[in-house]
Amino acid sequence: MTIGDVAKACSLAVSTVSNALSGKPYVRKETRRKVQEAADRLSYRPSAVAQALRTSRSSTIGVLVPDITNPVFSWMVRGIDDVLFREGRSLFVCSTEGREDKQIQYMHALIDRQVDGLILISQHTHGDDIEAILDNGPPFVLIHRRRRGHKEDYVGIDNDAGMRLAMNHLVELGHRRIAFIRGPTTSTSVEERFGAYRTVIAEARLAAEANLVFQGDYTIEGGMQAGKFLLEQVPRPTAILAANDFSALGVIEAAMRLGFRVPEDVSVIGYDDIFIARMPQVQLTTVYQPKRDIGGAAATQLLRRIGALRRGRPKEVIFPVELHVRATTAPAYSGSRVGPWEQDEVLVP
Amino acid sequence: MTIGDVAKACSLAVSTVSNALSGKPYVRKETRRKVQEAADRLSYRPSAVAQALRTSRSSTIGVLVPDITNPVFSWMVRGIDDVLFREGRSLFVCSTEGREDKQIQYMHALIDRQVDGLILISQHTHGDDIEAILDNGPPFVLIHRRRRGHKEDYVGIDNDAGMRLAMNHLVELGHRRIAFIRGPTTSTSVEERFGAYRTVIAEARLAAEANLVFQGDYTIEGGMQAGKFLLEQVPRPTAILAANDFSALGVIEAAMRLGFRVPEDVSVIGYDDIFIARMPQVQLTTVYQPKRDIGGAAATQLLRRIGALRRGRPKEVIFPVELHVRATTAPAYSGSRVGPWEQDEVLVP
DNA sequence: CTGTTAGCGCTTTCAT
DNA sequence: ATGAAAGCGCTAACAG
Repeated sequence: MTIGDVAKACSLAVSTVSNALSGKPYVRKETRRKVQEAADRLSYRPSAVAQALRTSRSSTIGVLVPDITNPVFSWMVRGIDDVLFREGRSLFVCSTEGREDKQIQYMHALIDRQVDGLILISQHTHGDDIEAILDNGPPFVLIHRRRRGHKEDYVGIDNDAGMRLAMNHLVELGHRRIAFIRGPTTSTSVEERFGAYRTVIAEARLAAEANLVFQGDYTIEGGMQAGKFLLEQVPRPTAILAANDFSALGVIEAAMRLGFRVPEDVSVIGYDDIFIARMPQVQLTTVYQPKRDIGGAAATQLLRRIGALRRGRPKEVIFPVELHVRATTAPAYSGSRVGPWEQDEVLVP
Repeated sequence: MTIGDVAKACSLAVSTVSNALSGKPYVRKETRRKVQEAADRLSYRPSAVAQALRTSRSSTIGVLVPDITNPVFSWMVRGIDDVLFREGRSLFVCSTEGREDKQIQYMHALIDRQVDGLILISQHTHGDDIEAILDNGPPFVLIHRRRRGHKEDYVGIDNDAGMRLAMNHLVELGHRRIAFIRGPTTSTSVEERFGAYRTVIAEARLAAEANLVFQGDYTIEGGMQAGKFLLEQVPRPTAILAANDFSALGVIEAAMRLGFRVPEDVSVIGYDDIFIARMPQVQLTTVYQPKRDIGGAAATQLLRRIGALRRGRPKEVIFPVELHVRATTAPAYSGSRVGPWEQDEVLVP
């Protein structure tokens, strides 16, 4: 079924059929009807591949995520899909596992397929290969990881405020030895969060020791290792702040295995507020970020960039965060408080 | 950067460049080297779109999932990606939310883009539109939902055995009033699970009442509604079996809100064994299925189908299941047993 | 072994 | 308002 078949079926030129189908204004009403009818009857569908070759636009978007099985990212993808589906666009979703080689290979594959744009969620933004691709490829929007020294479209959250909220909460509960589990790589987001941690440590004159910082990998398993390491320190931290919820969940698991109670023996705070955090059995105190909205905002901005303002000035969207206080934080050495879970106590900056 | 530029750069015909780059055996070694060198220097990459138009193969695969934020499906996608990435193929992942219209729209979009094959995870397989697409489209592999009356490539699990394992476990614990939360639509998997439930009910002469079956939608929220409904029945079921883990998690949340203890007041069993189920705070007894392997098997079979044996006879892969007994099941009216979580007790058929 | 040529299915001038 | 023709970038006959 090609456009030629339709043309034949209604004895018109292919160009006329093309014009009719793509809604050109100067096609006679009667002709358009005839074409439409024939196309429907033959259940003709234009080849998106041929269209892409001809127009060098594919109505396709590429999305790179570090790990599709992590709810943070799958909810962002959902937000992207929300807005792109309405526009009749399709998504290539690629899970890079944080590996730079895989990211590069996928970026090439996507661009070879003429994607109209790219959304990079927490991906590598530096290195010759990646920068070359970015600079010569289609429009893109970055989520949660900027490229240093570049002003480009970016969607993220107020990492600093989120960390301060979390830290202040702990300080108010009397914690002085607060450990931190950072992310796996040096990225702008990780730096912002880590920076805020250190700032508050300094400001509030809290314990500042190298052994109070551990590098995780954003997985539950990594969080367990981190938790084991941190909880075996002497003296032991009374609170552990994790750079994401998976790490925090791992810490809690490690704590339980080691016989510590959360929050009586150690307070734990996560970051992201994935749905697991609000389960009644879990009730993880964590910093909330609007994952679905973040995805939606990135998609909207990308659409804008693909369309009219290809060369507008870059736009940064920074979403505010909230601290959702649940049941994994309590006064230092309290042995008491268990938070309510009927309703979160929400702290905003 | 087109193949023409490369040809010019090394004063050869485009066809020779094409042959050299695609590894045709009859290209002179020296020529191949020269071409390769020029291509590298110009950092030439062939247009996948042009290749697809010409060869009508795109080295892309379309994957349809009901909900990308559900770990069951994202882990299957991961398994698919494991095997497809190695082959240099890209994945279109589409989240259909169980909506038939969205599924149809995505299937069309995918086929318009010349995907070489489709993997349908728990998708609609009936209805004129969908059957027409299936019958005229590219090769496909079905996961967890067959098309009735057709022998086609299928990857699934032994639903019947899983349900029997779960039911027998409950019967052995002395439960006689066992409720069931079924899936949202009538699909072969749902029917298999529901069928096994009813069979055991009959075989063991357990309570068989319409109000002991509730239709969920595979979400936590749906599970909560189901749990609320079921736990308000008089007499109350002593155990609730859910068709998936999300539903079971919702039941537990509902139970807690209503003041029931799990498993003392009511036992709960899930299905899938998502990673949440094994968290120490959750310890959900559930039927395990190898999600990643299932995805991998589907991808492997699709590759086979795309390659040599386009017309081989259909292959069905049925993975065995295991019951992972954790802490949400206990003897009826026991008020006692709390399962161990250091090590699952694994029951196999 | 290398080059010439004919499309793949579509859109887009440019004539008519 | 419609049609003829060129060409997007590539591969596969086929000729040499």
